[in-house]
Amino acid sequence: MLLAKISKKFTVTAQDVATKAGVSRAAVSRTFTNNGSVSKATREKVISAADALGYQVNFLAQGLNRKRSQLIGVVVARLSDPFRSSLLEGLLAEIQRKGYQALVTEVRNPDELEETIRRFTQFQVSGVIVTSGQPPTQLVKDCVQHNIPVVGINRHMDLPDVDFVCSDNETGATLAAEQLIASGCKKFAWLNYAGSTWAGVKRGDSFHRIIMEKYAEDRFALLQIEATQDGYQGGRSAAHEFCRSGASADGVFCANAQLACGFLDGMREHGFHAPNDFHLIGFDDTPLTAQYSYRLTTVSQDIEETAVRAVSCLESRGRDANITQRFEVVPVKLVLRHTSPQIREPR
Amino acid sequence: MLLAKISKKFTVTAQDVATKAGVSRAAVSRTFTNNGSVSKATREKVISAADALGYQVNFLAQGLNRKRSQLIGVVVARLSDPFRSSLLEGLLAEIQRKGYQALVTEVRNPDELEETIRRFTQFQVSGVIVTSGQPPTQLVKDCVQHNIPVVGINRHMDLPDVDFVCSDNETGATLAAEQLIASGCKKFAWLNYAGSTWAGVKRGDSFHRIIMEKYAEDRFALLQIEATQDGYQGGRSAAHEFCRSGASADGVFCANAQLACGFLDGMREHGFHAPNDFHLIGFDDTPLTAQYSYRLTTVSQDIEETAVRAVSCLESRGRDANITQRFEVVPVKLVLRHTSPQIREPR
DNA sequence: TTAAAAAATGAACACGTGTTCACTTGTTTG
DNA sequence: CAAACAAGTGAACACGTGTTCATTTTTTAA
Repeated sequence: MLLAKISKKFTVTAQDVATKAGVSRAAVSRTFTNNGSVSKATREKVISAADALGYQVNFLAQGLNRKRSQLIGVVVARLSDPFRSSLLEGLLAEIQRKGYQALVTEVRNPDELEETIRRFTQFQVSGVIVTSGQPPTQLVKDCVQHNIPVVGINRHMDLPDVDFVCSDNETGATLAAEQLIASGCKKFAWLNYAGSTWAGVKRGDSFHRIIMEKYAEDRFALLQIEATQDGYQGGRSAAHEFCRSGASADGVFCANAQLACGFLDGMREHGFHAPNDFHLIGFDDTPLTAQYSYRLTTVSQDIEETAVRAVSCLESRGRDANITQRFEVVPVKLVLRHTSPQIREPR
Repeated sequence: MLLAKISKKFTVTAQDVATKAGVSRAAVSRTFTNNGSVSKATREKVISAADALGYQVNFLAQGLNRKRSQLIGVVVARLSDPFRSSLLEGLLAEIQRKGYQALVTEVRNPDELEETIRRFTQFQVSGVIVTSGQPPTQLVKDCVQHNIPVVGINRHMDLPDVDFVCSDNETGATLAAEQLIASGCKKFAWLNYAGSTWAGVKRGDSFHRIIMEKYAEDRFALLQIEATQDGYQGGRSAAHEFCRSGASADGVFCANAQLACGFLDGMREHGFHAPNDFHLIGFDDTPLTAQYSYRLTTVSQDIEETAVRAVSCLESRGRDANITQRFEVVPVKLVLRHTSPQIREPR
């Protein structure tokens, strides 16, 4: 009878630990949250009792009480894009390192995002990281109202109280432009997906500005190529279209690495190779870009640093919801590879 | 004063809805869980009141009460590998489709896995999906003891009560072998990472068996190449080593797509190209393999089906923990591309 | 040694939900 | 029409934790 009762108990609760240690349940709670004050003696009794019983605190109950779980909601999209998955990898690492757990949701079309964030609030998450999707203004407002910090990555959302971390698109584009100019390119092209992200547009604007500063006299120095689709296939089709149109360029800058690799392959199909026939620079330093078949010169984003700052934003706003909006710009660097190689010393 | 009290309430609870609708709180609970019996009239009153107040159930409280949250823990590793991230993408889609939420953890070294699964149990997850990492026997036992279903993907764990979903490695390897044989290859090679996964070993064994059945007389028909590292770079280095050794092969099968792409590039660096100089088949149909620079013939795993079955395993075992162990084998198919093209009609 | 201050402790409440168990109301059957 | 029955309802308990608030014990100061 007694045995049955014991074996029926799956979960060992704080009360069990308290009874075994001969103290009150409050003492157990205090020991593990190191919040209140506990004498060294009782702390040790509690810990050894907890070890013996294999006690582990119930996060659901804890979250219910604190009105805040140690979950962080992460919104991602299109994980098949290597940069996205690398970013997620970095975020996961940082989230775990800080003792949180990641609640990951992939959102395919924007209207799913509403439901998604709603579910995040239902789990009382400590924060939300949005890496994609159009800013769902109303829902983000809900989060703010619920005191749930929100941070956007590589994506500006025009809301106060929402922090924002992005790579230094301006400098990245500038580095690319200067590299192409210094390599002796004369006719430039900017390739982007028509329905591009905010970050992509920023990169294009900066590239445009730099080129125009140097080549103000030549109205045809810069060509805009619009891909009808994002990703590798979008870049490849754009190259086909480009060749078919009879246009030419010797210095090409792409909004992201997938587009760039696709463009490179598309040009190859027409017999044009980098760096002999043109120079090419991408954005996002994914594993793919380093592979022998591409060896793409590219602007490298510092994913690790981005993740660190994003989580840091959530934490600081979690402590004080009224701090001023943060706008973090993460440095980038240019990685020189085969498609736009190191410039030789002037003779 | 009253105003202050109202604005202080962030969360709207079931009690608020009940008061507004003029019913008891139990009625509210019953309406949303459609568990007990509620009259049509009160149900409507409750729903309209809930809508007006913007009520949403607190998952933490719900989980605490039910002793089970609608979370599913997912263990992943090395998301930078395109196949891994594609798999995660598929899992996320299915998990969300079924109304769960994914608690994702990336584990880098095996001993982290213990801590990870412990945290899963602390969140009272409805199930755990393990896509990587060595089987943490003790912890999985803990899950079983806590009535938490566990399923492994492409990874056998030698435990009763743990279900298991994997692609049909045998058929995949057979298809590859038959394709190479039918293409007229005579000297075969099998490339795998030395510390390969269980699935990789299975593929190699089957490939070996098929080749040996056909070429029993020739002891040198099959060559084993061991990569000292997994992934693209592993494959590339293996190709360099292979060329340097002076060995030769005209039909190569690789344990995964990353190895295959690396091997392909490595061979290119030495002037050998597929399909002219040798035929090459990989495993895992990642986006990368379809790209123009590789166009790799490969055994394609059905990620969607894998995800569906994995979640299905969790659900059925969640209903009845004592069902017999499931061992699901998901069909694969051979996708013919450039590195081992379609065989021409015999003349 | 005594008074005052500090630290430790346990009882009790709160968090928001699901569900049992009596109880009331409405419906069918003999 | 009465009796048997089904369906709907609300009070109360349980889930496992954090934290306040008196109360007791220990330490420090005089």
